[in-house]
Amino acid sequence: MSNGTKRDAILRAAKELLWEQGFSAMSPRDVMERSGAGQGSLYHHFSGKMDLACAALAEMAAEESAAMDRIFDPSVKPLVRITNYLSRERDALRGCRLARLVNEAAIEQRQFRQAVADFLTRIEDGLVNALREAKMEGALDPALDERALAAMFLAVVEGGFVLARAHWDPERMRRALDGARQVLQRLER
Amino acid sequence: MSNGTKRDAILRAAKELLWEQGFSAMSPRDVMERSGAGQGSLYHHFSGKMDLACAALAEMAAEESAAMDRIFDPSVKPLVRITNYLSRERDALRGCRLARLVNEAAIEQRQFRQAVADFLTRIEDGLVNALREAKMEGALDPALDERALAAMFLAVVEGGFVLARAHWDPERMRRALDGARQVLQRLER
DNA sequence: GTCTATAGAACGATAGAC
DNA sequence: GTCTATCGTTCTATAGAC
Repeated sequence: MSNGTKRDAILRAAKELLWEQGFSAMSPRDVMERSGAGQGSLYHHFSGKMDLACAALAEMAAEESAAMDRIFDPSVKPLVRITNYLSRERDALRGCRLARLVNEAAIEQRQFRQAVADFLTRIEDGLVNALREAKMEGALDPALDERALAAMFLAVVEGGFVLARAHWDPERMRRALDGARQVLQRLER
Repeated sequence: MSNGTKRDAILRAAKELLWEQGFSAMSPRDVMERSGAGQGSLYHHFSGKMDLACAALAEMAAEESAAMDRIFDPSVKPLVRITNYLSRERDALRGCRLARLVNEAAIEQRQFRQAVADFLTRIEDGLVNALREAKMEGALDPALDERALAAMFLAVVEGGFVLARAHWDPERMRRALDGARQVLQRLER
């Protein structure tokens, strides 16, 4: 588990390519060219394409999860956290760095989807906690199901990426998020 | 533009494979094997893989749009249409038949995304109309932005597919839809 | 319109020198 | 730990017979 420079370069390239092209479209050759590493380095550090992708995904999830933890900072008022999550700056056309991979055939393998699922769970937890706190503060009707609402807000964001890419227009995502923000405002009391 | 039986078989196979595997993972060989057609038939009827996929996508969009038109039947009460859309039976793990393709590199080409975008627009229109009618009937606050709300409901469904596949658990989609139904109930008056 | 044969490139992975 | 050379397979597409 040494930290050779080639290994890092390979991982960096793989992370970029997974976001840009997805898993099945990313070839080990692409990774080699972008990283400047040879065939030997790649297969020395990783057992194959799948192993490399899983390592890259784990790093991506760690990076994105850290960003989410900043958004769901408990010192921020709970419903403001949710607004901040919905309003986070995003490059809608690039798609969600992790969830963009859910339609790959590889997602059926647990090791491949692990990082994606963990990342989404982190967000969902942040949303659930915020909704619960809002209830306790009396800002939200206690009869609301915070688990369902959290899943809904997360789905709006992930679905927003889908709409933007389908129309190749970032405005489509913004519109869906507008809807979610309006809903949040109505639920608040 | 004759309707040879081979052409139909090729299209049928392509529609299945696009749903099961996506575009880049679907090879002309796969289509030939599943349809029982030879190389010659495929390239006689279609100029290549992209042309075949676009024809298949157009048929898929037409089929799914017809199903949407039944759900958004104007004789049904407007907000019930939306509930019916949210509650439609879906195989969450298979993903959205059309929108599952948005993360393919090919989506950047207009001809490829056309059918996907048209299908989503049809749904969004159905939602917008239902929300407008609900406003006119006094069932919904006129201050609400029906375009934003429609985009949100559509995004919840498409995002629900993403969550289900990421966790490989259909329950994840159901939960997001539960949230949307709760929200709809609260907005109603 | 449909078939088989084949092309040339890219695929993921391995071998073995250094 | 890194390199180059190479393997066998599959890819998308074309050629040409029938």
